[in-house]
Amino acid sequence: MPRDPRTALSEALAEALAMEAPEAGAMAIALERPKNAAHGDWFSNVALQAARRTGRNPRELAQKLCAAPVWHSLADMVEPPQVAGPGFINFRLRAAAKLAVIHRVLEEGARYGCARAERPEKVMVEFVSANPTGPLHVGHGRQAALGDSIAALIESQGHAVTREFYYNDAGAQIRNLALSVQARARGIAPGDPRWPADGYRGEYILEIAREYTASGGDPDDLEAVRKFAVAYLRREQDEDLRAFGVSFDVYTLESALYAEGKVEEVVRALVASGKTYEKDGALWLRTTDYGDDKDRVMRKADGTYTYFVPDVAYHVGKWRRGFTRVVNVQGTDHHSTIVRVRAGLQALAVGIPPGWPEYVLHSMVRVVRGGEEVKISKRAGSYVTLRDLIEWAGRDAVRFFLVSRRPDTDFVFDVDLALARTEDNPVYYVQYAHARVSSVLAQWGEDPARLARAALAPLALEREAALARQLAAFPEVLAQAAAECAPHAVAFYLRNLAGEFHSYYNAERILVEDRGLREARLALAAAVRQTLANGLRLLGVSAPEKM
RNA sequence: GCGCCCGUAGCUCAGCGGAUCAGAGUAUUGGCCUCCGAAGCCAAGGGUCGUGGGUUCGAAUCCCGCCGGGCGCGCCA
Repeated sequence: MPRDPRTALSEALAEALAMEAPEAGAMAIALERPKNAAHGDWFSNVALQAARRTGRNPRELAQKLCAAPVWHSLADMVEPPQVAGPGFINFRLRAAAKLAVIHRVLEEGARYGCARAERPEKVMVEFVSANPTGPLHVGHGRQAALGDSIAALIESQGHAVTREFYYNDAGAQIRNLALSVQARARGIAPGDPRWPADGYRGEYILEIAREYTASGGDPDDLEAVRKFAVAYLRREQDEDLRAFGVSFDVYTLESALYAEGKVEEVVRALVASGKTYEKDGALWLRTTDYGDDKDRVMRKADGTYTYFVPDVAYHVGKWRRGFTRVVNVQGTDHHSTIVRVRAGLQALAVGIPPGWPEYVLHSMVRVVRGGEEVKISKRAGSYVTLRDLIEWAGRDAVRFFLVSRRPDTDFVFDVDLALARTEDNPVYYVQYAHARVSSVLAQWGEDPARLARAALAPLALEREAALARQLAAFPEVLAQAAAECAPHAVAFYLRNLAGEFHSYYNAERILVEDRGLREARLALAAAVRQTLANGLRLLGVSAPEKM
């Protein structure tokens, strides 16, 4: 396998710098890909940075760096570096070095883009974590799409990832659910004076009640009603998630934390830490010592704990299970819990780093239908469910769409657009490129495996070099997206790659007469297809051969 | 009022460890199928990057103020 150009250039630059400007000391060598292909394949601003440190003229220093002897040994990979603008150094790879990525993609196949971590970590991504009090809504869908893709991205970098779902099966909300189902089972409807205060009004409550009585359940047995309702809704949620292509490795129940004494254990440890105090009959934690704007109650006057206590217990458990990196995907409406949970973990002083766990907060999804916003209200029972969305627009479109924007930006999901104009969704654009290549390969009819050894020299077009450049960027895109928990970067990359391919496909014929050129172009197309498929897989989107 | 997040083309959004960062899609307008899939391609118009300062040789990007929007501010979860 040929040497990775980025590493080679970076090392050579460091060597040149040590020789020409030793007074600059050790510094990070930034190598970036210019957006404008006229500026070559890579550029670096080290000369500008080193000049700033040393007070030298940036352009002159850049020229000295370019004249260093180290470039001779890289002459078969890269053309002599050029100085541009105020002191940028531009690199242009030799054609063969640029095209070599095609062989790499075809050899690595489904693994292309993935990395082997130098220090593999045990990582947990916790997401969805919806309490079983109703069907999953659009916001849960965003979280499911984000969490699953983030997990896949981190896996792609060689880490062991656990997808985890945490839910409360015993709190006040669950009691409310049980009371609501019980009321329905007794024939009491919302509006009736006997209807429980704050009861869940959705139609699904009636359905659960019907099934409960149909199965011979006793409406007076509230505990049995609770169990039935929780099991019913959990089953429904799992069904929706399966239809969405999302599955979990571990489910953790809040009730288990109490049952196993983990909550009590954490409370005792926090009291022992000296970070708590009693006031007004309640037990408080000094979260202000960790940046909170006021201290928080741990144990209420009635003796029960506030929600963040089991949350801290849960996270201590995550740490003890050996997860050195934990990513929690949650809605922005939960952002105040971050400081509280971290404060609790720090107070315990068990060696957990201050920034652990990480949080990816996504803003709420606003659903617009008929030009009007559909209010999401669980109690009123009027909201768009994830199931609705999948039925309307299809799993691929919904997953791609929900993951194609930065998590923290507001999201307007126009139901009419998803319903009537699904072809506007960029997922089809990407899938279409995949299907096109598949179709060409099918017409060619020979064994695609031999393309991995095809001679690439016939690829002399600027467009072909540009495509190779895009392919070569894929591993970097994945590495960065994994580090930043930013699946949207993958969606944008795929859009661009598909666009570049469509453009090429329209301008040039792949199945040309000349055998050498034909096979070189097929190899390029096959490498594009492989990369598209790899990217789509990370987003949980299918890569169809026909559409 | 306080805290966190967000203001980039008509619309939906990338870019935000400063430079080679004024971009994509969509919409509008005009072209391209006797030829590997037109769910595609090519071209045009469209933005003082909310606003005012500051740092810098250089700011959409970093800092401060202001304006506008979202979320949170329970002994709820």
